[in-house]
Amino acid sequence: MRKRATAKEVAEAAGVSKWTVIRAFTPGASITEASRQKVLQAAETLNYSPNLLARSLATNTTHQVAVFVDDFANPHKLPVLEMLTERLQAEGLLTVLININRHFDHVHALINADQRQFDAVILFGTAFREETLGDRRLGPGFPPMFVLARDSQIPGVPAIACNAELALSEIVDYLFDKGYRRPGFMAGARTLSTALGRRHHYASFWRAKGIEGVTELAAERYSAQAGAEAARTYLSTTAPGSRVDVLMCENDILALGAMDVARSEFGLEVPQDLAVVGFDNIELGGAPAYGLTSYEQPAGEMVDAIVAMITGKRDAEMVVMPGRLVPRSSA
Amino acid sequence: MRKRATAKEVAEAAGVSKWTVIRAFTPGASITEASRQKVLQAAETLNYSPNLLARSLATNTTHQVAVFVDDFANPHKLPVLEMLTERLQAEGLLTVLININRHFDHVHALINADQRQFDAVILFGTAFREETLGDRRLGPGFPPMFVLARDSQIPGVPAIACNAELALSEIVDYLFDKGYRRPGFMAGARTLSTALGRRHHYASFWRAKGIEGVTELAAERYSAQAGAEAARTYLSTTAPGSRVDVLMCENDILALGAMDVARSEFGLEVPQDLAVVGFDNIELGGAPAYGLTSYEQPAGEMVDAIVAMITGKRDAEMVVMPGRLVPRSSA
DNA sequence: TTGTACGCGTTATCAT
DNA sequence: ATGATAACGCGTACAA
Repeated sequence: MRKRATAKEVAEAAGVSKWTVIRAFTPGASITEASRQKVLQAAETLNYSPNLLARSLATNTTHQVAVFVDDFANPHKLPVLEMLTERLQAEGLLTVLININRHFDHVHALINADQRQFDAVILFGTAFREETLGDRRLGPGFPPMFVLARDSQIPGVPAIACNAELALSEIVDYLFDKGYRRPGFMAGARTLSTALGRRHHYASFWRAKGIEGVTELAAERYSAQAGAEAARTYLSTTAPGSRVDVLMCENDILALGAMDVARSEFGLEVPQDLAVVGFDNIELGGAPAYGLTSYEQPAGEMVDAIVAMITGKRDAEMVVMPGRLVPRSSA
Repeated sequence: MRKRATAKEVAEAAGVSKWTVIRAFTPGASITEASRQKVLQAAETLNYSPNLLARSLATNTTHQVAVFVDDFANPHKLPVLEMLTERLQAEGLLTVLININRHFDHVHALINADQRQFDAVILFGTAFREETLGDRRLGPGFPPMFVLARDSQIPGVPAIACNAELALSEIVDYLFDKGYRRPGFMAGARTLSTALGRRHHYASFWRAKGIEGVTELAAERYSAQAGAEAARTYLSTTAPGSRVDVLMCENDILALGAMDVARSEFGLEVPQDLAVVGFDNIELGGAPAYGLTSYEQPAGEMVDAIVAMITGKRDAEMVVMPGRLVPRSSA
């Protein structure tokens, strides 16, 4: 394994000082075209390219952004990760994907992010508790943090998310107009106050329509299986006559699981016997096999916004964006 | 933004030299418990932790692994990424997720990976052409590379994959026993010779059963939509009597798209009118709405193997592992 | 066990 | 325009 060539070696080969070599690789540096060519020539033969690690140490900027994820069961994460990595890379930033779990929690990850001098940290839908910031090991001077695709009231940590109030308003309007009157809501495992937004808005908009009492189903996790189990439990303990007529799920993956159970295990027709609504508008929800009515977050704009904030082209502050109701056959 | 404390500052606060501070943070270094405690105390109050960037520069090891991905349409990527990040993190390694696309190709990404001194590069199912390694900017001394979840005959780049020959043998045996005799194969966009393995084995095992000629459908990409289009084109240009009776798709996501079209647009019953088989065994394929017969790769073992190779606990060499046929209702 | 000199490869700043 | 000095923060090798 041959070592990488250094600026010093290129300098010797080109017969100049190593600082001239640096200048040849610095856009807009003052250097004569002659020595510039000499350097590039030497660099070419020596196969030299600047060591980004050393550059980072000297400039205090790594051009690396950490993205925290704690929920890999939701297929919706993938297209967003695709956009995120693409736009970040377009800005010269690389994405460090960090799996937040029992063995590697937020505090652990944040300390690591700080030690590695990441330029920013994105909390991509993770269950982040504000108290975490109180950890005494986490001081100021940490990489700027952003919350993506989830509400957050954490001071100093701006959230870039879909407007939940508007979304639920549109959804409830749509369902009410369709004639549904006995609403149910399936929540995932999240217990954070900031994460209860969808449920809260859902209930309050129904209330505004004169309908009190949203039946709640609780899923253990955010996965199709968890959604299936929650639906199974509910349907098997509730007589057909007293069931909800529309079930809104906190996200699509829960909705698909619920829909499967309703149809295949209880022989229910969707939406006649039970209507189902999801959130995220994942690709498979739109397949004919499901035809899931859902709500699409403006992922592209959200990603653009967060990247603009990271690169300093936009003020870092909370922003909520309108999404889009995607009506299909399930409700 | 307060600056991070350095070892030097901690040294002054603790009344020792900075090298003693280093030792206090170096497992197994020779240092008295007394000064060790003094240092840790001072570090605690100053909120010091070693700068991993500087450490990397000095040790020539970043504890970062690049993972190249060029296909974000396949939901199968997500659970594997979850395992990969988890196991890597357990070994103290972080994952840099790199999106390979038109604007950021393999050569670009490899040069970057080298400049950043990544400890290893994982080609996670990307369409990597051997010629790429011929690029003169890519010399020896590059980070070790591995191919995950795809065959590869590239010298010096070991592949960790599911045994395609065994897999297709099991699949064809199963289909033949079920009575299917007119096999079709839907391939994705891949044109690499190394990627034609599944198709090749599929055809040759059918031939071994005395069945010549596998009908080929070509999808433009690897997505449900592409699978749907390919199926639509085929079904609308082929009379019912001369159609294949079983369609094997290169992966599940293509299969789901094809199945949707067959059922909803052509009114076909699966598997009576057309049987469908996929590959990867993604979660939604197992849902009652599809019941997709598929083949599961031993993702956990594959990830374990590649991580062991990266950490040097195992020789870096090609390894193929047996997977598992998952028979369901679609074939 | 502890302290010293030096190197890692780059950038910033000043002097020529 | 070019060269030189210092600094980034830590690790290794060696001496004390």
